[in-house]
Amino acid sequence: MKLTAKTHYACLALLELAIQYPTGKAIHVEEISARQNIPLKYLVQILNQLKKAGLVESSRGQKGGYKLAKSPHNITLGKTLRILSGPIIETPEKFRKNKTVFSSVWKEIEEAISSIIDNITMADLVEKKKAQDGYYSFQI
Amino acid sequence: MKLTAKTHYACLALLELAIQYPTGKAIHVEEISARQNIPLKYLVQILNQLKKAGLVESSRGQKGGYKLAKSPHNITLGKTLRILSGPIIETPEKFRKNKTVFSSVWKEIEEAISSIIDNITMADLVEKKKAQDGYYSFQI
DNA sequence: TTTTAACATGATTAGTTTAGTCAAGATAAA
DNA sequence: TTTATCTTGACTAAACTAATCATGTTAAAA
Repeated sequence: MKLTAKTHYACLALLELAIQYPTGKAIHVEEISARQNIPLKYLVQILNQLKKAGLVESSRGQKGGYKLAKSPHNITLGKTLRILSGPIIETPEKFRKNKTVFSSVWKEIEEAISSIIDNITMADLVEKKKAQDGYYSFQI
Repeated sequence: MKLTAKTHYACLALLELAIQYPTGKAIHVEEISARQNIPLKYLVQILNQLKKAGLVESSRGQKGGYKLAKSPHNITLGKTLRILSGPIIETPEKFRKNKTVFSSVWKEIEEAISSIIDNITMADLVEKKKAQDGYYSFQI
């Protein structure tokens, strides 16, 4: 699993869309780009990839933009990372066939990572972000 | 954590050296290269890296070669992987400073991986390999 | 119906990393 | 002194990353 700039951009963009989700409104690429400091044209590429994978949907023309294709509760971090980075653990072609003593270790690692990222939804991350940014749902 | 060809080569080479360890003898690069199908010159580079990190030691001239610098029981897979691939989880410079909601997730993943690879020694892997290859320490 | 504010898509590119190779040298045993 | 080994630094091709560029298509609004 590679945590590249692209991966981060995708997660941050989805987070913006997840925050917006309850309003039902679409957001412009430009707005996401500005808010999260993501190169505009690169973000377009990334959103397209997420769209093809069925995580976001878009509309064109004036009043166009992007929104999540489904509830943040139904979008896991695992799904997102796999779309952007492919398989969690990637071994070079050469080592994929012949099983070595390491194969089972890589598998164990893959399962450990999966059990973490498949149990975190965008909704969880929105909650976390709100807490970090200082929104409180109740006063002490 | 990247599982590159280099990573695999290093692990396979260490495994060869670990198997040899009880005899106290050094092995030639060429032998490791032939047995594990590792490009000779590339293997030299890798062994040098492992040597600098204190995992293997070498001697030159006739009867020269490589051997483990310490017992296979004291060489973990974690140590090896960190020498070859650096930190387990690597985020691009850009995202390292500002902590996002993802930071704690990456950290959790890193800890999960560490707890696996830091608890597997080369000795464990030698045992595993012997079992796979069909050596049995007792008959049924 | 024309304008315009959006998204769509394929090609291109600079920089970095990966996976090696090449060449000339240093050491130690026979 | 020969020879089998390791040592070291420079070099290179291919792939990947992180973008940019150019040219479209769409749909709402004027």
